[in-house]
Amino acid sequence: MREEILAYKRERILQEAVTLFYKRGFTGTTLDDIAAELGVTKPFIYTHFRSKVELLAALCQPTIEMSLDAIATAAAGEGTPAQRLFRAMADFAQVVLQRQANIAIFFREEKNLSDEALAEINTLRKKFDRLLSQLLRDGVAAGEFQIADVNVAALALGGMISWAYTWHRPEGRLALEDVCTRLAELALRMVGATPPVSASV
Amino acid sequence: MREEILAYKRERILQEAVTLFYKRGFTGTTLDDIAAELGVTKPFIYTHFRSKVELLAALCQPTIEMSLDAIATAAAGEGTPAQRLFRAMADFAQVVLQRQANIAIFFREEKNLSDEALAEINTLRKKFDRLLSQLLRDGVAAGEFQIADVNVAALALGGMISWAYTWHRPEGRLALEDVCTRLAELALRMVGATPPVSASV
DNA sequence: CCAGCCTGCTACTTGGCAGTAGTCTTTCAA
DNA sequence: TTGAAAGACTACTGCCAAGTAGCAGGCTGG
Repeated sequence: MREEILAYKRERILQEAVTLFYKRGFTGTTLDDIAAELGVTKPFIYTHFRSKVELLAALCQPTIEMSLDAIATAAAGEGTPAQRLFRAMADFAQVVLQRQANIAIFFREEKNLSDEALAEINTLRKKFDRLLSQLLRDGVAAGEFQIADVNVAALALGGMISWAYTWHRPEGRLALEDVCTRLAELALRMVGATPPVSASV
Repeated sequence: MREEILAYKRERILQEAVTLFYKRGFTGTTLDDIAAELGVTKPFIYTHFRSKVELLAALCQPTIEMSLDAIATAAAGEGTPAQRLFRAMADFAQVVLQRQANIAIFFREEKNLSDEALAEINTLRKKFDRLLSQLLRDGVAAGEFQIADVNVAALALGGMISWAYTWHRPEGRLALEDVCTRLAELALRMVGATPPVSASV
């Protein structure tokens, strides 16, 4: 119970930090700003995070982990390579859009992370690329995909989805799920497969 | 001649600023750092740029203009929509990779730009999206492209190419031109057109 | 050879913000 | 009811970097 309250406070700090870092940037936001928004003072934050930089890492890392999980789960799942790629892209897109602010902050503020935190995250990103490339190779081997250069294709796919953090508006024309589906369809087309008409959700 | 020297000095400052902002980030770089690298002192920079923020804008804006030009020229050029799209994507990719550091700095440090500079750049970006969407619509009208949602497709294409600034290594496996060609091929596939086998350079 | 201007430098000021030392208050247990 | 401990606040420190005022030295035109 005590633990839970501690975790809750931590979570609230992170929420507010995400909002402000997203809106004004990491260096454009002071810890006093975050504290004020929460109705507390700066030392309060320091009882939960060692430094501003640690706060940054704490709001990037889990989101990158979620991205990796999305790809890993889909890649290891059921179905043909095309079905698995569709699932992987749609689920990854969902993480990107649901954690839009966290993703944006990570890509913008990478240079402000500590070397250790960045190294850990980069390990995750390498795994992400390897999994995606492998999935593409599986599809090529199965005769489902036509790809000139698997590595470039993996980077292009990853980029196409990641980029959505820059343009998606939650209150916009398309619902989040529709955007994910559309992007996954485009992804399949890119690798020379026809999108499954009635696949997944 | 006096003008030319002034322009040259300005250019050198920009070069060094790009290098350092790219490596250490905007706030992680001091004007003293840039001056030191050039073998001059901080007031020297202030005779050529009003402020650090103006320096940032001066190194972002022209690059965004080049991106827009690449798309605009290709879109208005000769050939079928598929040929023009191929050209547009390849040329845009070339700008992204040749000005990799400038592009990276712009996307990372957007929040540090002045409101005016950002507004100007955003106007350019809107034009970019409109041109690309229009080109896609032309292709659909001509029966060359199959696209479920033109706007999402335009954003996906733009993102796939833009993203290359995050992963391209000039000294890597593929030459810059090859990367551009590969990406343009993937782009055409994404919109349901077959890449021209022997198109452009 | 000299006057004055242009260019860049030395040597500041200033403000802002991360991080901290030490106090006060509130809560809970005995 | 009291004592102790946890948790949060007030009120700092110290540093760092943007931006500036005013000087010096060399080039140019007379």
